[in-house]
Amino acid sequence: MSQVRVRFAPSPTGPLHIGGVRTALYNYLFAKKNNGTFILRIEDTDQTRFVEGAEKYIMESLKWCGIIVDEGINEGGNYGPYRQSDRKSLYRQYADILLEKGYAYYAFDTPEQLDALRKESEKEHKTFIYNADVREKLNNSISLKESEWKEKLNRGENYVIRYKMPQNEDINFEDIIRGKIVVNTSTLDDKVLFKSDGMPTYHLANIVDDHLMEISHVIRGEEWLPSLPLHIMLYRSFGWQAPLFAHLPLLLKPDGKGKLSKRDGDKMGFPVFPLFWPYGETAKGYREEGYYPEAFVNMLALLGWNPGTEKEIFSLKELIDSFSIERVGKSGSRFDPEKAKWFNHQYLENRTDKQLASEFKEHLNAHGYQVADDRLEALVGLVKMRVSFVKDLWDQVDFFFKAPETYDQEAIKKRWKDDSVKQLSELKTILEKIDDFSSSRTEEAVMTWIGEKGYNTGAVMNAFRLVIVGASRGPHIFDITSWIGKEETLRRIDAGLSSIGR
RNA sequence: GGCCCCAUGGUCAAGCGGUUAAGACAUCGGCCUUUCACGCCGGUAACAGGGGUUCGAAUCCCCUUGGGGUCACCA
Repeated sequence: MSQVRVRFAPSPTGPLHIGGVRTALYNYLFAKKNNGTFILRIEDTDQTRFVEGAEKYIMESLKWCGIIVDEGINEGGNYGPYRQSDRKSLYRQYADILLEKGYAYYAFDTPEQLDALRKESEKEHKTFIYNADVREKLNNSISLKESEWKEKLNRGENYVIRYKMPQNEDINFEDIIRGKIVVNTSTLDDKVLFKSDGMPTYHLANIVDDHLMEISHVIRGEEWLPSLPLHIMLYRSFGWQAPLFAHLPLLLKPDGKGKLSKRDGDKMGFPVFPLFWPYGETAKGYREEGYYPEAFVNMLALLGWNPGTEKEIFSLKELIDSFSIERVGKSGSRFDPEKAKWFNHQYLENRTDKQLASEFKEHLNAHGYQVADDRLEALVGLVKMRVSFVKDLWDQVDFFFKAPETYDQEAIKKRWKDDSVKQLSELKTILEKIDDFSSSRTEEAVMTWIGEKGYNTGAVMNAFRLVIVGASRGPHIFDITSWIGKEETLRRIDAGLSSIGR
């Protein structure tokens, strides 16, 4: 295979949706796997849809994911510029080539006229297509006399350049993921290639740019499949060798039908975007929700691609090593927010206590507490298997920092027995005698005492937990008492005794 | 509606002519235990339907059904 060059070509019309991120990811994985180049090209040929901040958002999103752009607006490269609006001057000449070769023509129909025709067809339950059947009846350089259309041109009348789709011709082409596809040109229309505002449409621009940038593989979403025949025809008309195509299956919404949209995220409470979108109608992002980029990328990679093994946890490096486009599935994948959480949990649990402690530190400070690093490390180690996100850690450790102010009524009802007061009072005297307050030593002493007295272990321990924690929750009780220390433990027993009493 | 794509449990999915049809998430039991979680063990649960091809089809072909995408001077 010659040099692999792939591009991710989003249009900056808003925040990048996770489906787009996945497309970028697959392009990136494919490029790196094949020692190729990953290019970021901004497709902003529609000036009316320009959205401030979108371009930057795209770049930040990729960066957050760990996807490194080889060639692009910021990175430079030998095939620039990498923003289509900066390439504006370059497209017209290619439209002219098609005009000269007779593969394209001028059309003067106004959008209003075309709209009217479409509506008319709709009434008759037919689809209006601008093709060989009707173009003779419309206003263009094919139907009009040469003097007429040249006159229009000279007068400066608005026009577009359309591709002259041949009649009744089978186009055979191949998609890496889907195999052979045949489409008859009669079902296709004369797409606009060049708009009256002097900008090319996507169709022209992407072919010209992919050719000029020597793109070897076009990996994009399935929604582009219907326009692939046109693109193939364009390559042929130019006499250029077309790149190889791979159309990725769509990401579907978790419930119901259709492709994933922003609405689903709002409705079901999960993000549809990698980062928080701060403009206009804001949107949640995975980063701000507390997802690790590694977990996010891992989850996304496995949505539509599978290595064929049982391995599920992949670093970006491992993804690159095992990725292959042939193993991308054909059918759409329904996105599952639960599994996304699970992935994050896996990554969180695999963090070292040291890493986790430093990540949690700011959250702890925000709650108004500070603690030595080694103590915090010990603490997160005790509870990390119980959460999926760093921000959820606080709810697991709050009672380590503050003694209970109230006691869970349910727990009292269930765990506070008639002899709890007596037993906890005794327990207190036992604990007072212990010098080494380590978890194991304390446990040993307490268990010995319970054994000697013949108490019910569960009864004692649950009541003990109730006064220490304030509820029936938390890790191993002696890990807690060891961490908060002897003094605090005794204080909490007293407080519980007098508060719950009886 | 035209055109195109797709079809294995609730979800992600393995399978690429011969399997007791994996595994993961979720769910439900059980074990562990001093609560909860983790962990471990186990259960429920799938080849959309119908025709072919074949000694033999989840796997190949056709039809039906279902789902999705796309039909702009948007990408």
